[in-house]
Amino acid sequence: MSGTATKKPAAVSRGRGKSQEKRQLIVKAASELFVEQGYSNTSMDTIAREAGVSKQTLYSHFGGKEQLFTAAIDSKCDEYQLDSTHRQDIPDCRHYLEDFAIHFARLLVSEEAIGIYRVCASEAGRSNVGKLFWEAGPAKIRSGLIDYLQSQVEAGVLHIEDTELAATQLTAMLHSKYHSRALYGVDESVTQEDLQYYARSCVDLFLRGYQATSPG
Amino acid sequence: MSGTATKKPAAVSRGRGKSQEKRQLIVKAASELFVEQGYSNTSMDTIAREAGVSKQTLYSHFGGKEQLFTAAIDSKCDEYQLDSTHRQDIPDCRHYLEDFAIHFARLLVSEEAIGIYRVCASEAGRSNVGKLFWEAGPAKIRSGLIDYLQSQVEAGVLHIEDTELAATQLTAMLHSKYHSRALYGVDESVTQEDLQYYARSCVDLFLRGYQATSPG
DNA sequence: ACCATACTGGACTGTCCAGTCTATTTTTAT
DNA sequence: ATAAAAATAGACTGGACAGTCCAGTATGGT
Repeated sequence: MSGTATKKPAAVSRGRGKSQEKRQLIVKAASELFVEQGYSNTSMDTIAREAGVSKQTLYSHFGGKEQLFTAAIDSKCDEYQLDSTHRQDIPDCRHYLEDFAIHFARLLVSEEAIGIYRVCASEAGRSNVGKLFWEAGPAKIRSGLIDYLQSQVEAGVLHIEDTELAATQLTAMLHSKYHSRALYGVDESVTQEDLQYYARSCVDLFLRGYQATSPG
Repeated sequence: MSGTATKKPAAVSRGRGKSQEKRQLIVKAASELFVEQGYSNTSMDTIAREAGVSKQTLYSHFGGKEQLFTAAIDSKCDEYQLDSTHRQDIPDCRHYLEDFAIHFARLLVSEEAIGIYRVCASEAGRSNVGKLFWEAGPAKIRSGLIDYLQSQVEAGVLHIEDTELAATQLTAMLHSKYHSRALYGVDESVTQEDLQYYARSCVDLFLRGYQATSPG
């Protein structure tokens, strides 16, 4: 029942195979703890206890704390991914962008995203998690947006010389104000209405700058 | 010779007064180390050694690690402050904003700012440094910009309903892309030209959205 | 049945570090 | 000068933690 994923019978494979179930328990506990408390403040003992697993198992599955950390962030990035899908079936450009903007902004202010962001920021200087996170999360969303903008340019709806730059501008606007404020611990209360209003304003500014002048 | 600053002869005052010189040495060493290596990775011993001062002196001047940390970030905020001055003598709105944008963007990508940002981000959940930093740095710059925008609205140059929101949009655009990339450790190489080009593009988008339609 | 491997629990090592204690030195008022 | 007060240097304490070791147990392949 439990053994969902299979093992890799590489060479001789005797004895038990490492339990993927345990592995997942570890990664789950680790990612939660790392994201909540940061790298330094999370001990291997705590992770083991929380995962309901012995410490040795941690070291057997992952080499050490750093590798476990990488695996944990990696898994968080996978989750992140799932949320980044947004519909292709909105014909109107403004509506599409507003939908994108609201979802993106909402994602950014979530406790979880802020936690991931924080831990990545604090470790970015000492490991490659920052890059890892960037490429697994923000970069994908960004490139999706670039593709969309490009299609709208070709359809004559938008007039943008540099779609990469434009995508940067839009996503950057959505990052702040909520993101940095939540990051700094200022102004905790962000209502859904605030967020929507701000997101729409950004799309509005964006379109005032980049919408092709209608042939009227 | 050395005793530059004076003491505070509060009540009876005999014996030595606490050396302000030492205090500054400590704060300087501490803030550099904290910003470079983060809170957890910086030990009191290291700070003492780097400051050329005994550990006990640290504890005499500041109560403990947390208080020293607060003082250190505080001092960094003071430095930050100095750079945020920008000229009042630029009459043209576009030029003023471009000047502001370029300086602000340049500040954000500096090693130092990134370091401060990182350490604040990682500690924001556990102390009030985040708020401290926000209020001493970004908030001041932001409110200066709001004032300027307001004055331009009143002069009929700009047409903005919500200047706070507009200020957020502009500063947010300038935050990224370089800021988050540098934060994540991606794309280290940012030339001055890139930066200027991006900053100008943001001002351009901003003005396309908010410049009052010229009465021509 | 047999063996290889995984897991458990806990003890243990070495290191690092925040904070304290103490003996000493420096400063200042008398 | 002299003594009180304050500051200093560095050894010391107690605790936390990454990583290891080990003896015993569980589980799967052959």
